[in-house]
Amino acid sequence: MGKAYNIMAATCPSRTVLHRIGARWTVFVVNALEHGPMRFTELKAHIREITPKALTETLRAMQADGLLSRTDLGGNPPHVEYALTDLGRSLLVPLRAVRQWAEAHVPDILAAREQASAEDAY
Amino acid sequence: MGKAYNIMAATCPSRTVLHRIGARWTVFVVNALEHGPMRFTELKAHIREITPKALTETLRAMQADGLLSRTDLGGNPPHVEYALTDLGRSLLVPLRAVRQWAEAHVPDILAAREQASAEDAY
DNA sequence: CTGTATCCCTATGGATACTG
DNA sequence: CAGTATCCATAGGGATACAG
Repeated sequence: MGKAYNIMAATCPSRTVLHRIGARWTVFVVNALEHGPMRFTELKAHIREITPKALTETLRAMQADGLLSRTDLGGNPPHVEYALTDLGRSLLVPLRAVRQWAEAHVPDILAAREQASAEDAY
Repeated sequence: MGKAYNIMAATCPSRTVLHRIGARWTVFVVNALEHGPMRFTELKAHIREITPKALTETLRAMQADGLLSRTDLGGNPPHVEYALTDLGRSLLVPLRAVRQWAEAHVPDILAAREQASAEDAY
């Protein structure tokens, strides 16, 4: 028995999974929920610059993929909590690494970009 | 001295880095180059379903970010090789983990999606 | 072989306002 | 508080054909 799924196969469903992981805001939501559940407004404040529309769409998609749970605690005003499922927490491991890589290598990337645009000038 | 860069800060340049990492085809190119340099056509064959246009744009962007090198070996027909730089190889670590997560959890995600769409039916 | 050049299209996301 | 509802703009990417 070899590998069941392979990213490099054109029609492999792992591609749709990868596409969801790579979606603009998924990595933000996953990292934001690292330390426990959050409410809609908390997430919005934590992930700055995200619009309610984008946040809603990201949350719905992640919920459909079983990455997070939505708990409506009722009351008025409403109280809804979002939390990572076990599956979502397992995704936290690689995505935290991605986040850390991005934060760690900002200077390298910026330097490379600057040099690339400088070379364009000639 | 605290963390220099933080994904969650609205204007942090790490966001542009993350955006590049999350770009549609970056993860494919990085993983494809894991075991050494490849030529344009090799990459295109390896990453199935990618158009030459998308591949070119991805390669140029990664090159500008210092993630890969492009070596023109001349000749006719032309011979160009793409390889990960040291920086690109460091990105390989987290992105290989992402790839493996995606391939490993296809059944979980597909099951969750099926259940979600089944619930919608009511 | 290694790309460019077009054309087109739709999905993503921003801005804004509003509702239960 | 937790979203919906619109409208809109743009960039990314697909299809196809062609060039050095």
